[in-house]
Formats: sequence, C-alpha cells, structure tokens
Amino acid sequence: MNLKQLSQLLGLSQTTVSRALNGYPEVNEATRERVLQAVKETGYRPNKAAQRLATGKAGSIGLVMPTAPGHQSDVHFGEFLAGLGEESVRHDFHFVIMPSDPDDEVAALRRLAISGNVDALFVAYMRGHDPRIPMLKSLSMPYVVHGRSFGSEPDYPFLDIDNEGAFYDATRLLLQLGHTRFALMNGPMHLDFAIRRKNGVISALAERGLTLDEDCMSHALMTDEQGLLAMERFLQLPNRPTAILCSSTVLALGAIRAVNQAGLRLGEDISLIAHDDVLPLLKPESFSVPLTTTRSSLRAAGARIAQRLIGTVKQAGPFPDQELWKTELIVRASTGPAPQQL
Amino acid sequence: MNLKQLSQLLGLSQTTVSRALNGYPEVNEATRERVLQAVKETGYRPNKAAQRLATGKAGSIGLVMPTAPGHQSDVHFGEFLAGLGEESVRHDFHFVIMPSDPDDEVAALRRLAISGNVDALFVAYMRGHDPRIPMLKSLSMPYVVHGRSFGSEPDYPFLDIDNEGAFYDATRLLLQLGHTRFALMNGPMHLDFAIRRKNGVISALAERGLTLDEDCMSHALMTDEQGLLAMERFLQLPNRPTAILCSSTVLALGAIRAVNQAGLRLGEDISLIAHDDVLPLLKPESFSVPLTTTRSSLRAAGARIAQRLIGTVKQAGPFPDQELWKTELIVRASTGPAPQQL
DNA sequence: GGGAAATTTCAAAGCGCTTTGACAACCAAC
DNA sequence: GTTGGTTGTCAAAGCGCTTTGAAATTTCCC
Repeated sequence: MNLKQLSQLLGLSQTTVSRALNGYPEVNEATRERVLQAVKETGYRPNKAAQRLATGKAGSIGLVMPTAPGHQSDVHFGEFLAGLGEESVRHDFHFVIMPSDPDDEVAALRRLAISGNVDALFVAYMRGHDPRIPMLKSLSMPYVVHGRSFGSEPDYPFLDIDNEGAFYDATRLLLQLGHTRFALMNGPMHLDFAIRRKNGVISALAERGLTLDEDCMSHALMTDEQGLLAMERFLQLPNRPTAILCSSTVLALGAIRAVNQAGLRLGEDISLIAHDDVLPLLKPESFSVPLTTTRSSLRAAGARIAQRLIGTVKQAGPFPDQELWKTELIVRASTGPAPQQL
Repeated sequence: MNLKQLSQLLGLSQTTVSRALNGYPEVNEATRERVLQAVKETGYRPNKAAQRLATGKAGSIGLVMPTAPGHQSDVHFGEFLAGLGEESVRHDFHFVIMPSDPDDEVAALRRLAISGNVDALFVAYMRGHDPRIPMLKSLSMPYVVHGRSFGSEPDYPFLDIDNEGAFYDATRLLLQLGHTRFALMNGPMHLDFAIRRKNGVISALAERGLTLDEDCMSHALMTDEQGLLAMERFLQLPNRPTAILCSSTVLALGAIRAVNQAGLRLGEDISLIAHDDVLPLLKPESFSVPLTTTRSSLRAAGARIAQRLIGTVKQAGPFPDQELWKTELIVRASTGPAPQQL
C-alpha cells in the first residue's frame, strides 16, 4: 500500500492525503478524519526512504560502533545506547549503527554522514587531537561529541564529564587520608578521558610535591583481566602503592581480585577509588567491600545527548552547545587511612 | 556532490557513471577507471535513501531494542549486538535499531519492517506463543529468530541453543553428585528459553521420581539483585535446596553473594550451575569459586545470524533454515557432591 | 565496402514521497 | 454583480538514484 493507492482508494489527490497525514492546516477536518480512518484500516505506512529523499530528514541518529572479530565488546557502549534509546523512543527516532574497525572510525563516520541515512551524528571514544573533529566541522550535519578531544580547541558541541576534576578530587581525598604512594589504572592512553584523568591525579599530587611514577600507571583496555594484571604489577613493586585510582569499575573488578589473591585487605592495606559509570552489572555498593567512587551515569549522558540531537534536528529550541557534568564523589568502604609506615 | 553533478563533470551520462560504479559489464574499462578516479577526488558517495528507493535494497538489518525509562539495560543485548556487528562490518551492512517499550515490540517490529528502512529483520526475546511469528510470516521480508517460540509450530527460520538439553544435562550432573533438593533460578516466565530450561530440569528430575517445588523456582529479570533476592528466599526454606540451576551468570553473581552472606560455601554446601552466555564481564572462571556452566556464546550466535541474514539478502547461497546449537557443559568448582544429610 | 553483431553510451521513466503554485468553490462585503 | 478573501483540493515538479529500451559507435567478417 502506498500513497498513490491510498489516495485513489479515497478519491483524493496524493497532496491532500499527504497533508492530512502530516498535520497541515489547509485540509478539511472531515477529510482528515476519513484519511486517518483509511490509514487505520489499510495499515498504510509511508515509505521512509521516499520520505527521506523528499524531505532530507531521516528521523534517525547515526553512530559508529567499534567492533572487530576478537574485539571485546564494551559494556559502556551498551549502557550508553540504552540512554540514547530511552530518549529516542519518545520521539519516534531510531539509530543507524555503523559497525567499524576501531582504527577506521573516521572513514566510517564520514560514510555514515554522507549516506543520507541519518540526520545527526553522535560521536564517542574521543581521542586526543581527534581527526574526527575537523571532519565533523566540515560536514553540515548536527552532531554532539561525547567527551572532548584534548588538544583541540573546544569549539564544538559536546557533553563531557569533568574527568580531571573527578580524579583530582579523588586523589585529594586519598591524600587527606595520608596516602603518599599512588597508582593509576587508566584506560588506553590515546583516549581523551584517560589523558584528563591522569592530569587530575598529577595535579593533585603536585600540590603536595608528589609525583606519579611511570611504574605506577597502567594504560589498558578496560576489562577485568587488564585490571587484574595491572594490580598484580603494582603489588610487586618494591615500594608498592597504597592508594589506587581506577578508571572504571570494570578494571576495579579485576584489581580487587588481585588484591584478594595477594591476601591484602581492601580499605585497609589498599585504598581504591574507581570511576563508576553506573553500569547495571557493577554496582559499587555490591562489591564485597563497597567501593568508593566518582560517579556519573553513562546512561543519563546518552539520554541527554539524544535529547540535544533530536531537539536540534527538530529545531526545538536552542540547546547549550557545551556541557560539562560534575561527578559525585561517594565514599564507601574501599578507602581508609593509609596503613602505618613499616 | 551527486550523480548528476559527477556525470556532468565527467561528460558522461548518469547511466554510465552509475553502471561504472556498480560493476556492470557493459562499460568500457577505461571509462570505469576515469569514473573511479573522479569518485576518489570528489569524495562522491551515493545517497543511500535514493539508492534504496530505486532498488528497494537498504543494506541494513533491523532490530528492536527493548527499552524504557528505568528499564534496566541488558548486557546480553550488547553482547549480541557485538556479534552482529562483527559480521556486518565485513559486508558493509549496518543496523537500524528501533527502540521500543518492551510491551510494544510487535508494533515496533511492524513499523520497522514496513518503513522500507531495512532489508531483513532480526528478532529476539522470544516469548511463548509469540505474536511476532505470524506477523513476520505475513511480511515478505527475510528474518531470523533468535530463540524459538514455545507453542508455535517451528516452521520459521531460527537459531536457538538447546536450552532444554543444556538444563537437562546440568540437572543430571547434579543428580549424579547425589543432590536431591533442587532450585531453579530462571528468567521471566513468559520467555521461551525460560520455559524450555524449566522443562529440561523437570524432565531430568522426573527420571528419578523427583519434582521441582513451586517454592524452588524463581522467575525474574536477569539482574544480580534478582539473583540475590531469589537465593535469599531459597536459603530460608525449611528444607533448603543444595543444588541450584541458574539461567545466567548475571543471576549467579547475586546468588553467590547471598550464599557468601549466609556463611555457606559454594561447591560444598551449595552446588550451582549457571548458563554462561560468554559475557566479557562475567567469566565463570574468574569467580572466586569458578563456576560450573553450560556454555554457548551469544556473540557467536549474533555473528551467525548476521551471516544468515546478509547471505539471504544478497542471495548468496542457501542457508539452513533452522539451527539448534548444543551447549557445552563445563565442570568447574561450584559443583560438588551433595552434603551429607544432617 | 557493406551489413550484422557486439560494444558502449544515452535519454527517459520510475521508485514513493513532499511541496509549490494554481485553481475551483464558497462566502461575505461593497 | 463584481471584487476579495478564505478554504479545500489538485497536478506537477523534484529529491538522487537505478534500469529499461533505444541509439550511436566500433568491430568483425565475407
């Protein structure tokens, strides 16, 4: 069933039917009723491709999903998607997800943009000096960046959390508890959030004249295995750290396993603060020793970005171009005073 | 840049350029080279919406993502998506994800199908007597069902794991270890896999003249909280079960917390077998007591379904219509002989 | 050199929708 | 009875691509 058939059925022109459906005022209410009734009976749905071709609007948000055979799927991605979905469902928007090798994201994003399949782009997994920024600017399509790109002028629309502030605050807390030997378990070094978190730690330490040893930093994929490995390394250091900052509760999961296996007690021998993206599976309060965390909901960020993107596409009022969300620092049992010097 | 402009630039007709790009034989190799070169220089990409309108092919797979504000996002979904992605990226396919309230999936699926946005559908979260099956049959669009629909004639294309067999085998193992008091921690009762798993347990028990008490069954969302709650209930039963079958490692996570909190030892006081979807975050071997599991990779299933769907759309050879994957039963430390009767 | 066959290119139609600009039809007002 | 303003409807153009059927060009063989 298409417009032509429907309009013939009704003895109306395509124009009138189209207008009736799209809420234009210049159509008789009685006629509109008839049309709506016929739509109900026939189950007619406009062909999206045609609609898109005619209007240029697609009703969809595009994003790139990094994936590759063997590439471990990322829990954070799923959670973020849930946030996008939660908002999109309210506006009858959907997503187009372009899977892409993680090293090919620029090209994938460009393909997606010029495919005409989407009205707006969402971009994540930002890197330092990210090449996608200039690319996006050259496109004339709305986009919102989740995160920022360290080293690029922040003159693009983004939503980020205050990564530096979060880790600065977390470090300060540990300093106040008397810790002096720190380690940072971070995400991959090229990613923006990792850079900023590291800076936060370093600047808090610097205020006390402390530095972060190269040995006491790990940059790795945010999986529990990597957390385990990194912590094992830290624990074998001659003068092992007592305070650990951890970029994700996923890493913390492995890290804590290592702590337990070494026969140490979390919150006593080792204090640990992790960043909590509010993943449904990893509630910090459910850990055997509840985790002190910096918290910011990834899902909420997803929903907000969807809101901004959809709003922009629908031209529903102006949105702030740049948002920086504060994180909460929530103290639980995994942090305690530094153990007495032996 | 569109086809018209490009062809003018080259001094060729749109037809020739289009043919050159789509690999038709009736175009001079030299001409094709020129066209390809120009494409490279101009960065021309065909407008997908137009292509779709003209060909009816979209190069995309559609799926419905259940979501709602407050609806906990499902790790399993993300993992499955990763599998789809892994395969799709190889064929330059992408997905269209339609978020939908979990109670509105039939309608969402129908909208997606007739939107003209997708070539094929993937359908999951199957229920008993699922109304989507007849709907899909009436559509003339390829689809593959992940799972099956208990109560419907299995005459539709699906990929499922042998849920009944898996839980039958797992139950048998526990029976052989001498257990007589069983409990089943299952997913929501209306879902197909939950029905089949329950049947597997019941029929294995029946062979020994045992039954599964209503008290010893829980049907709930597969979250760790629910696992915790269910296990707490089981442990308070007057004659508490010693053998637990668990539909997901996510549930097991909570269940084990409850076991620990009760001061019981997993693998001694309580034996537990969980179904393992091979989620990146929940490796059964990483649990403090490694988990005995029935295993089947969700991601692999996703990849396979993508393969079948894409193959069908591209008409690349026939695929089996129905696949039933066996699960592996992997014995680790969470199962042991039944404790002596007190 | 002429005619048939093969090769290469083209103009135009069509995919299903929206939107522009024009046109009836009706009523009110002068 | 003309003008003027609504109101409701329509035919036709256009979005950017593919594909059909025909035309132009080249190649081949006798």
